[in-house]
Parts: sequence; structure tokens; C-alpha cells
Amino acid sequence: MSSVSRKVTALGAKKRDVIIRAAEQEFEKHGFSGARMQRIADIAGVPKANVHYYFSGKQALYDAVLTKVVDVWNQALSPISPGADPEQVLDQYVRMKVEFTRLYPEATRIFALELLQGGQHLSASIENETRKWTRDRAREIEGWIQQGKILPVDPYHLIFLIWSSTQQFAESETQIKSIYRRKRLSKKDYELLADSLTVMVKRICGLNTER
Amino acid sequence: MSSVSRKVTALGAKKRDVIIRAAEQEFEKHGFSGARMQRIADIAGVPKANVHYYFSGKQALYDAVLTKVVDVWNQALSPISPGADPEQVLDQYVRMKVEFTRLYPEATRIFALELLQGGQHLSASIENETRKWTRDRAREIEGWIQQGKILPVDPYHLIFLIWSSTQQFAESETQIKSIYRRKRLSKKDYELLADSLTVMVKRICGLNTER
DNA sequence: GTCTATAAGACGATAGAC
DNA sequence: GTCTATCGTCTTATAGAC
Repeated sequence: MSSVSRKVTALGAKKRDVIIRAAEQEFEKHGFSGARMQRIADIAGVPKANVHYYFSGKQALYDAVLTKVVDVWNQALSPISPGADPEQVLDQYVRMKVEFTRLYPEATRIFALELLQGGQHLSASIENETRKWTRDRAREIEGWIQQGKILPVDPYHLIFLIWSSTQQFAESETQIKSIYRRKRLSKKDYELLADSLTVMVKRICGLNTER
Repeated sequence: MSSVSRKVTALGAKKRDVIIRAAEQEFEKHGFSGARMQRIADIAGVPKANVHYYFSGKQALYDAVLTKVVDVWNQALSPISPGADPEQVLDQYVRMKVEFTRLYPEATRIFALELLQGGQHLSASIENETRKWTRDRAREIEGWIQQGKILPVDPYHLIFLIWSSTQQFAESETQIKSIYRRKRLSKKDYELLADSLTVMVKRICGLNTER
């Protein structure tokens, strides 16, 4: 490959990314059917035909967005260290999950939107990965229970509770801002949520180290 | 009003309801923009022009669906008895909320879909009701804490946790069925979830009556 | 690679006969 | 009240000049 074609490819990749970021905003607000290629082009600052040059169509663009969302998610998830004691693992996981929803609210909402509508666009491999990850976590929790390290609890229900409660600020952001009578949620709000959720999860597991 | 016009009105109301039920299915699967008037008419088993006879347009139909969803929700919510002790109130609320998502998964998902996209179609009155209801619950919880009836916990974070965890089976039904490798979730699954969540919420509040 | 101009079709809505 | 046929608009996608 010549240096020229590499340069062109790099520029192309950069433009692709600009378009994907624009598409994220559009799909998040309007869903797949409601999203408009023209608006995505406007947000990205390119002519509409240009979007079709980089992506074969609306569906291909949406697939690219979902793929990126899952990639970001897997990257953020990987540092979780298995084998550590329950308190550390749960604490780390809850805080990481809350931080993820703060940093990537669009990704969180696009994924939630997709699940809510039945996950028709999710690939089988993503589905299998999720199932495997969940099974492994459930077994780890089951192990803790049998070793008497935490109180008995249905592992899956605990995982579901942690998932949903940590995502709430992203999924219902508008409602929560309305309840708090706020224009936006601050980093401090997310930190307080992470603190609260950590305490609550520890109490559920009987890991209460508080006075 | 003549008996004839009353009969006609009753028939009209029945047909309106058939159309609304069809619209619920369609809006749930595809969101507002993705929903098709033709598909709604097909599901309802009436010609498309008939839908426009009963509802002035797509937006009016969606409004009718949202209004019905909120009505059903308010009806289910009303029996909650204030003044009772924390354990009773929390137990009753968690179980009622899980049962609601089991009986009305479409309503739960339409509302979640609406919130996820910023609640653009929700009326100000619904928003105000929600804020008032949440504030009242938060004060009740605050009271329990000050009376030493439950452990200290951020009332709003506790409410959000209960909301999200009880809705999970409806919001991520596809994902959860995939994890469980099931075709459908049974009544028993929901009962087990309600039992688990009740225990977990009690532990959070230090109301643990287990051995 | 970029962009304008337009084709091809889908969609919400309605006119008007019954 | 019901239904068919159709209008006008909006949207994706592409052809073809630069």
C-alpha cells in the first residue's frame, strides 16, 4: 500500500467517524425509523450524498453505530478483575457502570432503545457474549454465596438490579432532571448516585461495613 | 340524547378502543416515527381511512395511547396506602410494580420508550404529577429514616432503584429471555423476581426479617 | 472523493361515492 | 359511518458532473 493511499484511508476513517458520531445523536433522539439521513449529514457538516459514499445505506450506518457502541462497552468492561473479593468486585463494577453512563449516555440510550424494541438489529454474537458474560458473573456470585462470603441472593436478579439501577440516569435523564428541577446532571450527581448504589448493593449482600 | 345516538356512540367507543390497542402494539415495536398508520389499521382489522375517522391523525392517536397508559398506571398506583409501616409499604409497592409490568408490558415499554427519547410527547401535567408523587414518597422515606425505622439512604436513589429494577423484565424482555434461554417469561418468573426484589429492598433498608 | 439534481417509492391524509 | 382511490409531501438513494 502506498503512503498516499494510506493517508487517504486515514482521512476516510476520520470522516467515517464524524458521520458515525452524528448518527449516534440522531438515532438516539429519534430511533431507527425516525432518524433522517439529511439531519445526520447536517449534524456531520457534509452533504447527504457524502454519507451514502461512506455507508451503503441507513441500515449499514445504524449497524456501524451499534458496533461502535458495543465496542466501547466491551472496552470499558474488560478491566473487571475476577477472583478478587466480593466487596472489591461489586464496588468496582457499580462505579464503572455509573461512570460509563455518564461518559457515554448516547451509547447507553441507543443500546437501551434497541433492547426495548426487541433487539432486532443486534447480532447473534453480541447476544451470545452477553449470555456468557452473565452466566460467568452469576457463577462467581453463586460461589461467594456457597463460601458464605455474601448473603444468599438470586445471582441473576442481583445482576439485573445492578444493571438497571446504574443506567437509570441515562435512560430517564429527562424525567430525573424534571424531578430534581435541574437543567443538567453534574459529575457530582453521578458520584453521589455511585456512592448510594455501592452502599445499597453492599447491604443487599450483607457486606455492610458502615457504622 | 336519543337511544340511537347512544348506541352509536357506544359502538364508536368500542371501535376506538380496538384501534388504540392496535396502536399500542405498533408504537411499542417501532416508536412514534416508525409506526405506520397502515399497519395499525391492518392489526385493528379496519381500513386505514377508518382510523382517520376516529382519530384526527397520527399524533392524536399517539396522545390517546399515552393517555390510556398513564390512566392504567394511575389506577394501579392508587391503592398504595400511606401511613403504614415501611416494610408493608415497600413490600406492597415492589410487588405491585412487578405485577404491573407483567400485566401491561406494552404500556411499560411505551412509557420507557417515550422517556428514553426525552419525553417530547408527554404533557406538562403528567410531568408535574410524577414530580409531586416522587417528592411525597421521598419525604415519607426521609421520615422513616429520621424516626430510625430504616437505615439512612438517599430517598430519591432508593426510589429510582426500585423503579428501574421492577421494570427490567418488561424493558429488556428479549435480552432476559435470551439469557434464560426461554421462549417466554412465566408468571412464576415474575413472582420469583418480586420475592428477590422485596428481600433486596428490605436489606437495603435494614428491615431484614430473615434468619 | 465531493456535491447537485433528481429518480423512485413510501407515507399520512383526504375527497367523495356508498 | 364506511371504504376506495388518489393527492401531495417527504425520504432514501443514486446518477452523473466536477
